[in-house]
Amino acid sequence: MSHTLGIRQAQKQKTRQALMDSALQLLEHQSLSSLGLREVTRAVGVAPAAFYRHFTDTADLGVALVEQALGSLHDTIRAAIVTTGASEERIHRAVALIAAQVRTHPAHVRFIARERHGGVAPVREAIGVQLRRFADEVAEALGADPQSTGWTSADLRMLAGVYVDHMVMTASALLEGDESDEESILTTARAQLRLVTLGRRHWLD
Amino acid sequence: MSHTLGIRQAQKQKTRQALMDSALQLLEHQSLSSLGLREVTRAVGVAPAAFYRHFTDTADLGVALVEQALGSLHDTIRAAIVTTGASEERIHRAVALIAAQVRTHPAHVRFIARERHGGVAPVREAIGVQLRRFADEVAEALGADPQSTGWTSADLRMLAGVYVDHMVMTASALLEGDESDEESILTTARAQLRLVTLGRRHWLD
DNA sequence: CCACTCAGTAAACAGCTGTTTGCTGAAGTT
DNA sequence: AACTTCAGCAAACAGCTGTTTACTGAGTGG
Repeated sequence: MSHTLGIRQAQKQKTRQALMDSALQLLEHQSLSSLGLREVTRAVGVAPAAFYRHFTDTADLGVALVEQALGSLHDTIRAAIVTTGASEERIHRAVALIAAQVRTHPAHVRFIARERHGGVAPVREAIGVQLRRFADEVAEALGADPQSTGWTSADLRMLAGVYVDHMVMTASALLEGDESDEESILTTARAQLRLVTLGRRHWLD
Repeated sequence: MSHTLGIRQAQKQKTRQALMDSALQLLEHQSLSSLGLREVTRAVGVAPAAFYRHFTDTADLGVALVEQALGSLHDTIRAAIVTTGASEERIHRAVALIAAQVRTHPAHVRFIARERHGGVAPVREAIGVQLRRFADEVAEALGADPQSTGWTSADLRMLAGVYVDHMVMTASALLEGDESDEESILTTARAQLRLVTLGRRHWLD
């Protein structure tokens, strides 16, 4: 199925990835709307004109970064959804997954949190589309749970939105605080999930 | 107490406010980290060097904008807190207040949502401080409610965090969608608040 | 009235920006 | 072996950036 691509295309993809990696690094201390094309090529070590062989814009680069960053998040979310057991266990596991994602891909997480409401419209929209897709997946998984009998699909979607937003907020809070804050942030996140779980349990009263 | 300030200081404050207003307008389509000092002075119609009479940096301008934007929000929040009545009424009033704030000060709201996780550290921190202050106020008000007897102050703070985050997210969602989405966004926001209210009611079980 | 303060000015500085151009040479094709 | 493709290059373009300088002239207070 996967045809080994030629030396040429392989090199091109390597450069493309290098551009994206350098951009992600530069975005740790600024936002996409101020990221210069020359700045990126300089960091990679290629000529400015080479940029145009891969992207039309820094906004275009940003959209590509969204796919990459949310691709890795997607696996995490799928894992969090499949999880089974008592709600307290599930909460612990979900929060641990978030913490792990922040630890292993901090730049990706920062990028998403920052550009979600950022100044570059196409990137903002790309993130919005993907997060909505995540929420839909979560809603579907929630619907499969026996605890959700009697729920309307709109209410399931509403609940899923709470979970997704909470995930992003918690991840962002972990990035903002230093390591000494981690424990209390995670404790708060778990308490908030517990609160939502309680609300969920009594939704149909 | 309030000495009428001279013509001179009045003019200075007027220019300063003009700089802030123009900046806020320019920030509708970009983020602070890409906002140029010349860009702002050009929009106001003053010389670039005049900028330094008021701010050292665009970051400095940003911090000033935080105070202004969250000042107006502060009144809204105070109003939302004081509200009384059945929880369903309170939810409707709180959501209506958010919608009103977004309608009357869209640029301020957008600025806060955008720069909350933005690329300019001092501004990010200023927003963080103010939102934490809001959350503390909310927590205090919640503590005064008879429904909160038996709650630890940490749990009250946790709940207040949910409310504040939810407010910002809802406001941002209203900005992102067009007017035709408003009704469904508000409906979802109310449902989410209902969910939290239920969780709150059963917290001590 | 006169000395002083100081918000805003105009001009110049080096250094940066995105984009276009024609080129080079390795990789791919026949 | 001859021919085509095309990723990356060096150079040049106009236009922008933040910052400093010495200045002007209206507002202020004794």
